Amino acid sequence: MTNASYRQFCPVAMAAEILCTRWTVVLLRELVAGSTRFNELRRGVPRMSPALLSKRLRELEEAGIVVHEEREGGAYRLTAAGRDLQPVVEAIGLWGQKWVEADPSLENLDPELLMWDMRRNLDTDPVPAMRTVIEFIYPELPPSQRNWWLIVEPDQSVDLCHIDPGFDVDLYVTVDLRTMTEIWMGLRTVATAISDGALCLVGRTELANTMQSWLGLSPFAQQKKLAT
Amino acid sequence: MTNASYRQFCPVAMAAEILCTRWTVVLLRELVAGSTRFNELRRGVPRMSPALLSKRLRELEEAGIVVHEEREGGAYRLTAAGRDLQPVVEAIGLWGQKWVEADPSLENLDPELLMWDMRRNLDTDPVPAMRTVIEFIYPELPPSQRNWWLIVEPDQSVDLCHIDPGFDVDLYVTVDLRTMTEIWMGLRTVATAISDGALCLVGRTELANTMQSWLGLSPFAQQKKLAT
DNA sequence: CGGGATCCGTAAAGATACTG
DNA sequence: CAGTATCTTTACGGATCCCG
Repeated sequence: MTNASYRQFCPVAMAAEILCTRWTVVLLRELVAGSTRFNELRRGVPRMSPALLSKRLRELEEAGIVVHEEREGGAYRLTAAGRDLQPVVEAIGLWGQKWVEADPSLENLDPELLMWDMRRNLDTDPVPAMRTVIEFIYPELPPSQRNWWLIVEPDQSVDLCHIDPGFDVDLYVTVDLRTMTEIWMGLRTVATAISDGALCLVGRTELANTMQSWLGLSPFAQQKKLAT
Repeated sequence: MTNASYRQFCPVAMAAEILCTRWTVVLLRELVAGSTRFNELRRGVPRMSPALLSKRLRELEEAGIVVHEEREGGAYRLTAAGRDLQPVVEAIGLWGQKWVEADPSLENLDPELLMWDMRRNLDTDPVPAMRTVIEFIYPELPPSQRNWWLIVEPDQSVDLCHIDPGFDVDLYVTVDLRTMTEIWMGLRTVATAISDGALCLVGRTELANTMQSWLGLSPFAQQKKLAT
């Protein structure tokens, strides 16, 4: 953004100068969702160049939105002002879910981004209190992106692997990436995908039957699409 | 912004692609506030080039946020999707009021922008039901920007002139532009500005005494500043 | 592997001027 | 009033490389 800025005293313009530069809001979504490390943030915005990510983080620090800790491996943490951006990110996401046509963006699928988001939002409450392994298989993808394992540990922490961790698998989920993304976004349900033959579950019955509940959806999945 | 876009299926990214390009949110503030004509919008974003304004309006039309009416002199009107951006603009403005340091932006004052906003938000309820003329005088400004008249008509409509309309003046407000802008933004009150000697009211007593109430402030003036 | 910096070609924005 | 046209400046994207 030009440093010359909007030169307006209105609070909307003052905030937009900081927030409405390229990639900034998407980056803030990652920070609000809890990512703190440089490479963790990179996973959330894989198409952003590291140079620009570094620059944006410095700008956010200068604006008082994040602090870059010297210790602890250089984590980027939101300040109070940064945490207070959650309603802004939510309002933007809610509007997007409501009004932006999904089809074009569903041509930009990314299994890593999707699995990462699923890992982050997975609800461990309906999952048994023992190690539970769920393997996702996207048959149409190249081998390097085809298989993903979500592992719920007894302590309720969730891990994501894309190489076989070697554990017994409790549930196999075979699905195409677009269908799984649509379910994640709330545009489709597990049940309808199964009855359409787009999703196939093999493994422990109680896990399969409760998938819609433990599968944490996008934070915006509740909002119905209104765009024509 | 680049047509290549963020390439993410997340609603935040989908919305940010449309909303978070340079000037777009500031322009949306004007549209949400009710401006519809090209040159009316220009007054609200005076530092935006007409070429870019035209381009952004086309983009907003393509995104389904405004419609450009062929009749009625080419007004730009918000669609349902556009009106639904009000919470987004409000969230951004609220955050800006709360967390962005005001001082730097108070070096970019603009009397026309301020008077235009005051005209738009003036509360006619406390004003007598007869034509009322209030003259603002900014002594430090060059003659072409020094004098402004707000005229409340008996039908409660409000006009703004910057050439003398010739009516009798009911209240003279002599003030420096920074003080008046601070009052408008809620950073100061009429009473404290008067006692500081920064604001001088001459004219009908009841109008002077009720200035804080009929002077519609910025929609964000209620929110206290928290930035350190 | 985390955390960047550098260089260069392209794409967007700013500043003016001008027109139907 | 409602925009275009043109030229210059700035920002961004992508690749590569560096360092602890």
